Amino acid sequence: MNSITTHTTSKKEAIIAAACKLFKQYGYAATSMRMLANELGIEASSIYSHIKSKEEILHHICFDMAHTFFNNIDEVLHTALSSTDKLKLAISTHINTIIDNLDASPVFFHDWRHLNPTDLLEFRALRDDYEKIFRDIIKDGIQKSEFIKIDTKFTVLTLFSAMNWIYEWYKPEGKMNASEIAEQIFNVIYSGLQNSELNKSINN
Amino acid sequence: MNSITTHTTSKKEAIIAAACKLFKQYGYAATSMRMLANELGIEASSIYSHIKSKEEILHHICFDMAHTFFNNIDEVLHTALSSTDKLKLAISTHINTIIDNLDASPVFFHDWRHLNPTDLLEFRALRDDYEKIFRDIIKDGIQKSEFIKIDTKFTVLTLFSAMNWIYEWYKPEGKMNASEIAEQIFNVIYSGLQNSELNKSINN
DNA sequence: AGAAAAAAAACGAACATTTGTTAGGTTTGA
DNA sequence: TCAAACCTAACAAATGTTCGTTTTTTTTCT
Repeated sequence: MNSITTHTTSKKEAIIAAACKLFKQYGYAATSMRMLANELGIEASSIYSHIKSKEEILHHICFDMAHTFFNNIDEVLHTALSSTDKLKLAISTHINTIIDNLDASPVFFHDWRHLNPTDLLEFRALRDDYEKIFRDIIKDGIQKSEFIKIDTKFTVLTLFSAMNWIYEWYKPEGKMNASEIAEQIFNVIYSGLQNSELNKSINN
Repeated sequence: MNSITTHTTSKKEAIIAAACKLFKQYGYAATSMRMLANELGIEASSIYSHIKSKEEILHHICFDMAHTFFNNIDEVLHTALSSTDKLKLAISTHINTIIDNLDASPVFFHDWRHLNPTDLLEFRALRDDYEKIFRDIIKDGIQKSEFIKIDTKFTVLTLFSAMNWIYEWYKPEGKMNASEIAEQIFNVIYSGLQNSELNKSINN
């Protein structure tokens, strides 16, 4: 055997990790079981000693990632912070989750489409629940007058767009780390580009 | 013949339009030529009377869309507006381009990955050039003190994330139209969520 | 106008590959 | 010695595409 893998990670986990990497690169549909086998240094049929089907791999990646998101955000909810700080923390938590799972994230954000109809329904429901957490934080903030009265749903959509695109360009060796990105995104969403000083002097 | 199509649209255009619709739904890799043929009410082999290969279709969609983006943004550049207004106009133009091409957009934003290496290089270069237009608008705005001194590259990335995600949730029959979305996105990017009045009284 | 000729579009059948997956046998490691 | 892991071989179906033919449409000629 040519195993360099530690024995703490099972072969099944290794398969899923390799699948993440390939799905990220080529997409679920364009990744064949033989490509995956090649990545693992085994034959395609050998994969089936560990998993039931190609779709099971996709299922694992999508739902494991979903649960990771929920587990991580859960800690944020049980804190007694202002809405502003809670939003700030939620953003940084979400971004950390993405960056800690850079290979799984693209699959989670795109390839979930290829889940079977039943799983797809469940997956969508989870996503909605998760987004609701952010909507509620913002709603609270509006109620407490920490935030202006904006369209909550739209704002969350925009926030998620900004956050969920990170995996597309983030490079661990780049100049920004996770918390810097979180801070910047929070600033854009919270303060915007506007130079208030200038506008004050113009408007008054 | 069962043609209801007007004679202003060629069959090739009809093929590309149908392909957009399917690529949007299933992705490029998971859409077969037979599915496409079925959508058009012809046989798979008949498609090849009009196009050379499956990839030619993808090429068309991606590059036509790219040129549409450039053509539309070009008008914005030749205006004498403040950076703020120019950014506002650029955002609304970009969003209009997406919404006017709701089927092609998802392909443009995702399936370009499946272009051949040469086309891929060209496509990436076009994207960079286009993003540079937005970076320059923001750079100008910073220089003119209309905007605060933020990381230009990062801000444009965030702006594009927000704009380019629209096709995912936008429904023509929904309550927001293109210009309302543009206005909202501009507001988030420009002003943020912050309730300045409240913060002023707190901070002072 | 209407027949004949040319061109374009669509067809059915087939192709070589590739797909996900199974069956059954062999190797490996505890 | 037993079970897990891997192998080779094969499968049925699906893939993009080509071929030669037929049908349909357009153009040309009388």
